[in-house]
Amino acid sequence: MPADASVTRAELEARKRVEALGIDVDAYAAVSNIFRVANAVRNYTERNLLSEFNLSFSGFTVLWVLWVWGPKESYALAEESGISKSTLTGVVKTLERLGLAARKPHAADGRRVLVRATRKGTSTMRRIFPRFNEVEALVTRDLSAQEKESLARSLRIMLHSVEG
Amino acid sequence: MPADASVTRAELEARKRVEALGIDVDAYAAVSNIFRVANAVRNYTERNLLSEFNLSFSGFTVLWVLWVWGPKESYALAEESGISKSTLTGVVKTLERLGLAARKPHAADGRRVLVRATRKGTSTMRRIFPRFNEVEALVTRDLSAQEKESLARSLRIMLHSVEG
DNA sequence: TTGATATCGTTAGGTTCCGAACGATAGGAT
DNA sequence: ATCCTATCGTTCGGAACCTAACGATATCAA
Repeated sequence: MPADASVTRAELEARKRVEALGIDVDAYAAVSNIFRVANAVRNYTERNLLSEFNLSFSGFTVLWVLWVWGPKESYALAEESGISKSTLTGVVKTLERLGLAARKPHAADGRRVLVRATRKGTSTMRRIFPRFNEVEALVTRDLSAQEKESLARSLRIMLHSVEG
Repeated sequence: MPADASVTRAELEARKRVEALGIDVDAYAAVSNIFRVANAVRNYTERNLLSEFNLSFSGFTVLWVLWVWGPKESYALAEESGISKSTLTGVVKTLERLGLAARKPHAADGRRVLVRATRKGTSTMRRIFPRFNEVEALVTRDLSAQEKESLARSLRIMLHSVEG
């Protein structure tokens, strides 16, 4: 029995509404479903996993970046985490309060700040990430390996189009 | 010349970090790229289109839902827009201030409230949506029709898995 | 050395966002 | 008629989020 991939009622309503406007329906379907899935997975993860660690999705993302890349300057950390540098200031404050990250001044440049994950931050990520990946596996469980790869490939192409 | 779909350096770093943890790399790649694209498109749209109308992405989404579905009760409107009902209260207040939406009490149930798009809200959506769709077309310009359909199909399957 | 310009992170101000708690209303049960 | 319980939308407190402006530091020219 194939997995249910039927077009939702919301999508059908939307198509009726815009079909006379010369709309690129394929583009609409692709993009709107990206937002739907991102929203759903984000909310699911915050409620069922991250709340246990008092982490927001952004806090998790920032800590993840630090874990993967090691200490990073604020601007680059914000960029990689997909938030503004002013938002990063607040998120890092929260991570510091939780004892998961720390700031240290740049050796040669008084303007810059290096942010790093603490030992507690690192050990926390080691605990969280496998469970986060379980969620990723859960939400993609009805896709074949080939479908997952194709999906990731299409998304990388889109990323290139929107960021380039 | 094919579009650039190479795995980003960030992805490679991440894989190195987690490869010894028994991680489902395909699931990780698919999900993480969904977040990346959603974030990028959201930011791009807010800066280059919605700011012109003093609309946040959520404000746009709520107005879009009202345009597509017609008047809706708060709870259903929040659900369909992917935000909590307390957030919806604030967003609808903003839309009311902009003259784009209006509240009216439910005829038979004193607890409920119906939210509807005003004439100005409707005409605003007719102006915004084609331009929003241009962005959707832009970010998917390097995908074939078949790839767009396949992408949307995979995302619908994921939605079914996470929401079901 | 001084001054102009650029680039850091933070702060200020305001909106969005959530969960939890709250008042108000509804819809039974007894 | 009066509880009890469920279900609305709103409010509350705090975090996240943005842009713009700001102070501090760096860089380079004159």
